[in-house]
Amino acid sequence: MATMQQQQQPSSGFSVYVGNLPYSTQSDDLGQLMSSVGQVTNVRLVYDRQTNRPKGFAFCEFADQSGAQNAVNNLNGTDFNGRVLRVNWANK
DNA sequence: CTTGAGCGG
Repeated sequence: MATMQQQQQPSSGFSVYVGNLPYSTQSDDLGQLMSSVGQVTNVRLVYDRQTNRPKGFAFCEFADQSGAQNAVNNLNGTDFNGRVLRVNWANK
C-alpha cells in the first residue's frame, strides 16, 4: 500500500468518511455494516440543517485504526443498498 | 412527494 493519510483522533475514535449513501440509510444500518469490519465506537449520519434531509454521507468512528483501515479497504467501492459505497479517511 | 457533489445537525 502506498502512503495514505492516517489521522489519529484522541478521545477514542478514528474518523472515517462514508459517502454516496442512499437517502434512506440510517445510522444503525451503517453501524452494523461498519461493525462487520471493525469495532465501531460511533456512527454519525450527516443531515442538512435547512431541510432536515440526509446529505447522503456520514462519518464513522472506529476504536482501532486497523478497523477503520479495514473498513476503507473492504467497504470503499462496494455496493450498499443499491449504491456504491464510498469510504475514506476523514479530513476534519 | 422531490436530490446526488462531497468532509459533520
